[in-house]
Amino acid sequence: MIDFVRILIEHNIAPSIQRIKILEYLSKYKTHPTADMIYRELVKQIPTLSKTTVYNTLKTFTEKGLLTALAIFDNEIRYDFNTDQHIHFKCSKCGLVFDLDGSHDTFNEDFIEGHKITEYHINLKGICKNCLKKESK
Amino acid sequence: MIDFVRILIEHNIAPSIQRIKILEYLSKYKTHPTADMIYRELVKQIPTLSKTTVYNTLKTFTEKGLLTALAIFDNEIRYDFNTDQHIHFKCSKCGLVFDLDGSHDTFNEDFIEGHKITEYHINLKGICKNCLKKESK
DNA sequence: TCCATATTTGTAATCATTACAAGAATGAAA
DNA sequence: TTTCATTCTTGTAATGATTACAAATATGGA
Repeated sequence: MIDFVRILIEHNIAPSIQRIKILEYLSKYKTHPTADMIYRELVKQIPTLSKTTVYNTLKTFTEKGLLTALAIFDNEIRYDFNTDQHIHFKCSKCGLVFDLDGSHDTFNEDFIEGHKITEYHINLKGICKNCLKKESK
Repeated sequence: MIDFVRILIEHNIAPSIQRIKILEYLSKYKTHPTADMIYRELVKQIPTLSKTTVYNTLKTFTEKGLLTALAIFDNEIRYDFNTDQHIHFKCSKCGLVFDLDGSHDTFNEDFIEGHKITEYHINLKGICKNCLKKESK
């Protein structure tokens, strides 16, 4: 049982039911959800939940380093609970985002060509295993 | 002098003034512009230009493989005239997108973990050379 | 020239996100 | 415990990018 309250406090975020539930959702379902996906799920548990709260919370979490905002494709922001560096793959058929293994030491540099690097993302696009299987039938 | 008409025809796209100008703009100013940036520039030359035309054209170009749509950050789509593989770096201060050298052979595979890969993007974020210089003053 | 087709245009709709202000909850001080 | 300031949450309205759609225009071939 993960202590979400503790995690919030350690990141200087005051715990609230909304924040705890959003954090719980993100750590449980690593589907790189959008704000809207999170809202649609959690409003079932918290009927008074506002979409603005979801957006505010995700912004706060990201600022405090609890989440990373991914800009993958298709003009939508998805959120990832911070863990190890990994690669994201989005299927252009079903829209699911997969994590792929693989470190990318190549870009483990603080400065490249004089620019200071704070984040690096590797995003692949293609057709996922499952959709390929369906196609071949 | 690049023959834009020829490029369009080779990609099965019927040439029109709008399409030629948009292609010319993209090949000339490699600033990874958004649709809106392209519109604001070209409407000076083609006063009747519609923003919808810009969107339609960019979509057509992308479908025909003439452009790549980049999903970098901040929920905006930017377009890149297809050239060699390169890395994109976006400055979080000034918002400019820079191309960085560097090939990434690691991901030159057609399949990874069973998924078919069609595109791969490496996006870095940070503070650019110029903004660093301004800060230190 | 005429016609079918493709392209462009402008407006309205959509979707994600943000701004804002009011209401509710919280926690510390008296 | 009450009070008060502060922080969170909520709902509505605004914004900004993009898309849908239908009418107007341009194009190339018969």
